[in-house]
Amino acid sequence: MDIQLKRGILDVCVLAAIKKEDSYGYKIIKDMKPYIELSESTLYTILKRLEVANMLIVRNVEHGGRLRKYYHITGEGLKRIEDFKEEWKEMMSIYQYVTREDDANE
Amino acid sequence: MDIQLKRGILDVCVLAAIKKEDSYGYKIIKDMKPYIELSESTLYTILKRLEVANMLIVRNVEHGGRLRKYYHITGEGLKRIEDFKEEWKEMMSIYQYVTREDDANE
DNA sequence: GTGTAATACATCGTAACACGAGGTATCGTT
DNA sequence: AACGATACCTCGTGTTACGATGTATTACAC
Repeated sequence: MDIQLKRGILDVCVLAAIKKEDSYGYKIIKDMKPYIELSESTLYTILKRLEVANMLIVRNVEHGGRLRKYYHITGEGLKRIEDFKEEWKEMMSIYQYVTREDDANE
Repeated sequence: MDIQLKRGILDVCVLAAIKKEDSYGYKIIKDMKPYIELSESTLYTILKRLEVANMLIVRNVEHGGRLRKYYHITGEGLKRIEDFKEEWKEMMSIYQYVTREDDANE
């Protein structure tokens, strides 16, 4: 899938992945894989970005000797998803423009 | 509208704008305006990119003392639009993932 | 006749961002 | 002991949208 097309949706995707219940990096990638693939470097960049934007908060958890950082969505994060739904309506109208057929005979 | 979200669709939008009939820069911006806004610098960058990718060809036309560059879509350009439709299906499934409600009571 | 807006093109620098390459460390299985 | 899976992170690079800026002509108002 085209990288550019993914750009606008990746952030929201990650938020959606932690919406139901808190999750951590490695698991987020696995959960999202059937829908959209992203590399670890990309994910951690996004998580950092979302944290700075107060859309999620981080909690460190010791798990089997390894560190796990659990991410929890905030109200702003939930709002971001809602805003995205509105933006998507615009995207749909643009899609209509792109795929419109000007004449009946086509 | 979020810049990132526009990224994947701008190229295809420009192709769609010249699909029906050849057009030139200034007119493309005006035609697209109701659907999606983009600056001149962005458009000319995109047109150059699409030309290099053989998705359109350019024709210089003298018009009222001013130069006009008419852009004509190629077979590859049309194919790009068709490919986009397929990519859009993927985008729709991602959208479903983002907006899914996990429980009935919400 | 002089300013101003519209038309029409173009370039340059910047900031955002996705990703590959690479790094560190632990645990379980072979 | 070796290796894959788990789990985190950083750095450099290429793509890209945009604002700022520049050039030049036409048309119209004052």
